[in-house]
Amino acid sequence: MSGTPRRDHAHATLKRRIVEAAYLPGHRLVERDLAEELDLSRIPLREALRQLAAEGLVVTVPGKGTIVAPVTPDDVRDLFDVREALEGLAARLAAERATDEGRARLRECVERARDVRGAEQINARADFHDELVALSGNALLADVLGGISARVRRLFHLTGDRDAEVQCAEHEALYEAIAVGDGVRAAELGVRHVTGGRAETIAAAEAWTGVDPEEATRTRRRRRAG
Amino acid sequence: MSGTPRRDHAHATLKRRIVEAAYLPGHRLVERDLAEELDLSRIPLREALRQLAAEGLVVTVPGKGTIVAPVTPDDVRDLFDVREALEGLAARLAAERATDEGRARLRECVERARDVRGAEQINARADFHDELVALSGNALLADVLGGISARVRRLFHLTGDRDAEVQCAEHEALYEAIAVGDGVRAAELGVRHVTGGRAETIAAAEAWTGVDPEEATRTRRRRRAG
DNA sequence: GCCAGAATAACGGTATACCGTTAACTTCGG
DNA sequence: CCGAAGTTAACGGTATACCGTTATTCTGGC
Repeated sequence: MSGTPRRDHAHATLKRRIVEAAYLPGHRLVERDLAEELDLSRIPLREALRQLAAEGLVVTVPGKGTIVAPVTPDDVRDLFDVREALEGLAARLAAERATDEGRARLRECVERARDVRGAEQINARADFHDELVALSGNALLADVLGGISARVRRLFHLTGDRDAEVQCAEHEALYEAIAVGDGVRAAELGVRHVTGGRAETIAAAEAWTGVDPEEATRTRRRRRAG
Repeated sequence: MSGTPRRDHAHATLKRRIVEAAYLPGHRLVERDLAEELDLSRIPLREALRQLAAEGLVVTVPGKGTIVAPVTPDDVRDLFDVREALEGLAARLAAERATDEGRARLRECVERARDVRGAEQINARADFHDELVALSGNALLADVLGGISARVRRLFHLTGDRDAEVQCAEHEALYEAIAVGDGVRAAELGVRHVTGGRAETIAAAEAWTGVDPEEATRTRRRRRAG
């Protein structure tokens, strides 16, 4: 055993490709092809696919196959509804339970995001969210929001992100509310921070053509060489 | 292929056993033993375990093994925090989006729960929640709450359920708020309905001895016959 | 040229078998 | 009798191989 199971490597690799939109919604995932490319057998690959399916990043039609999960405007609306509720909860709990060290770490995230640009800032902002959820001290919430944030990051890769300046300002306000322990205000700001990206992301989703999983997983024969 | 994959059967069977507390927290799940008992190979069984792990019902230590997920008092607190947020959201959305047929189905659930007793009532009450979430029209919410409600049902099997009369009354009030489309009140009642069971369930969880997954997945040798 | 039926490729589902690691049991020297 | 080294059972990780279903392509008759 080389430390981490090959299954975890496959899972991480495919997840990255899906989140970063290298694989678009509806993209067919053929087990034998992927196994060959990732240089492993189908067994660990299939286990990775099961995990991705549980995270909602792929859809498996029993006996047919697996595709990258399609995204409809309704899916996006649903995602924002749930995010609002959970980010609000996370912000409130963080305000109520944050320790001094936690507050310091969160402040660092705010400042780092302000100082950098581009992809680095996207990561810094993601760190802020991770830190905030960690501060909430709720492992289940961290888990659920982690899965959801993967979907959100995918959306942003598919549609483009919101104005960075605005988001940084919102993070700063959120930090302030948490720092002074104002749970109600933190929750409100957390909800609004989510709501901000809502309309434009749903609108962007209108453009995507729907994918029928049944149809997308049809057996297709490769064109013959000679 | 006999219609549904054997993996799904294994997943459903194990899930039932865990939720109904036939397998207690910390119970070791040995792949070869389960595969033999369920009369399938380890391949579909392992895939079922991956799904259960993603649902948080089992914990897998890489290279060591899998146990039924332990439950700490903090886990229970976390669960109720998240449930409050999501049941509140579900109730609000249901009130805002419910159709006449949906309202009718929900009312049926309320009445059926009032008319039956015992295990049948527990099922009827679960149906009410399922129907309510369905009414919310949010597939992601239904998915997340579905996973969470499995954990909650497990807790109730481990600790015992709350007073049935009270819960039916709360369901009825919730139904009324949804029927008249009062989202704010529905959300409030939904949250309170969750909060009701909170303290006593957390208290009950204090009794459970913690399980260290690392330690619980140690390779053990079976006692020899002769 | 067109359609029915046969041949076959594609691909998911699953059994079998082997490997490596870990820990329990055994054995042997002191 | 005890502790160290050797032996083997237990068990998760994974490769290989086969099966069955589905759909494409081929083929012969009209």
